[in-house]
Amino acid sequence: MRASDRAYAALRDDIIEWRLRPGTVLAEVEQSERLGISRTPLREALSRLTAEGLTTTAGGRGVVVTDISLEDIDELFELRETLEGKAAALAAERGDAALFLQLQKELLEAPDLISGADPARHEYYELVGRLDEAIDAAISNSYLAQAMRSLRVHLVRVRRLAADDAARLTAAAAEHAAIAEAIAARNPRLAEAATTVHLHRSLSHVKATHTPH
Amino acid sequence: MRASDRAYAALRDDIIEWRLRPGTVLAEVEQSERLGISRTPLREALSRLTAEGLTTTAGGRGVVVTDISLEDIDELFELRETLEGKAAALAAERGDAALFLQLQKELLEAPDLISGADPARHEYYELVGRLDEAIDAAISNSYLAQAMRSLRVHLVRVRRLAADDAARLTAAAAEHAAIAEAIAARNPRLAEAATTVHLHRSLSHVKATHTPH
DNA sequence: AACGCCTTCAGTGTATACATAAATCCACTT
DNA sequence: AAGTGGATTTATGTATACACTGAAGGCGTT
Repeated sequence: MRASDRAYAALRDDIIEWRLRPGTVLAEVEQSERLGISRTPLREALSRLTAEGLTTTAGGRGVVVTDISLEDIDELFELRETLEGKAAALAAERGDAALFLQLQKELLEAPDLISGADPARHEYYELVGRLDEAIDAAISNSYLAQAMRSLRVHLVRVRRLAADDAARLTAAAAEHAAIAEAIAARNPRLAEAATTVHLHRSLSHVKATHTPH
Repeated sequence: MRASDRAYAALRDDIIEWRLRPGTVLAEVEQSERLGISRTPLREALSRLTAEGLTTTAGGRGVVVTDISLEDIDELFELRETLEGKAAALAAERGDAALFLQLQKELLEAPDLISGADPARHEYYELVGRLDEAIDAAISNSYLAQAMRSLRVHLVRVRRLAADDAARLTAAAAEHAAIAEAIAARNPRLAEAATTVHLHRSLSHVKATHTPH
């Protein structure tokens, strides 16, 4: 793997997991020494992070980790509702019904995963990720898929702000199942509505349990 | 200005204006010599272009200019309808009515600009650009604005495929005026509908006058 | 004592030299 | 004659040296 890829992945993880807090200045020499690479691949990594919006160039004085405020979360979910609502509707029109029926079935059994032994709920998040991927594939629109992918980076960062307790995850699983069911039923408007409901519940939960860092 | 910025702007223009055709391989040494800079800033420019989707890295054999097919245009307008429809609705909710009323007035007089002396219709495109900027500012959602900005790069590229004759531009100006009017009237659903109508007409025009390069 | 200018330093911006990997072409073998 | 393997060449990937800009601190002057 290329050094710039490793640097990008490492910095991206550090930012998403809040190990690098907003406002932190990422000096080139400092970070390149920390990651054990030279400045050239590090600069490429920083470029990619800045293009994604995780960092911003502070006018010739290095790049700083972007802040995420409560207003940002509102804006983020406003765009998310637009994109994912449309995506769910398109998936209902174009998707493979059998696949989403299977996903619905698994999501209805998700409470078993949530109450299971794994505290990180790895299997649960993997299942939700499979639903996202299935929708991405079903819409067959690379531009829309790309826009959603770039959004998800910021969303993971926000999710780390909220406490994902078992009760919320169980409810979320049911909401995801409803989305999958609507897509499998080839009902675009229902799929969009189910997505809207899910996102509003998610946003309410994030804002309710938001813990300032 | 930084050398990497100049290289980025030059390459971006070359791609958008179809001077660099899809499939063209942008070798680092070749392009850096052509632009009179070294490979380092050129690489940064290529990174940014690739992040925007104007180029793709061809696995160890340089980056190539991305192709735009007819299906891409459909996908592009599908996303555009989603984003700009939402943006128009939000602008109707949050925008400054007086500003959009003024823009509507100017747009209704746009036929004068189109039939004017300037064959490039510089004043007309500047006016449409002001409408875009006004909507961007009104929505007060940086993530949505960012998504639309990255989309517009590809749209300019598509526009160069179509013949923007006076008749179409006159009709487009009227459609833009209708959008501005709906926003000024603080009617979100009407603003979204007017945007949908305008985009469908634009798409039809592009596909009708599309000239394969 | 406060304000302004100059010097110094730190850090990014750029160029170039070197390493590495992949693709192509030629030769050899089957 | 065709396919495969290796060598060469060409391109990207990385490191480092140098240049330039911007800032901060100290010293001098008012």
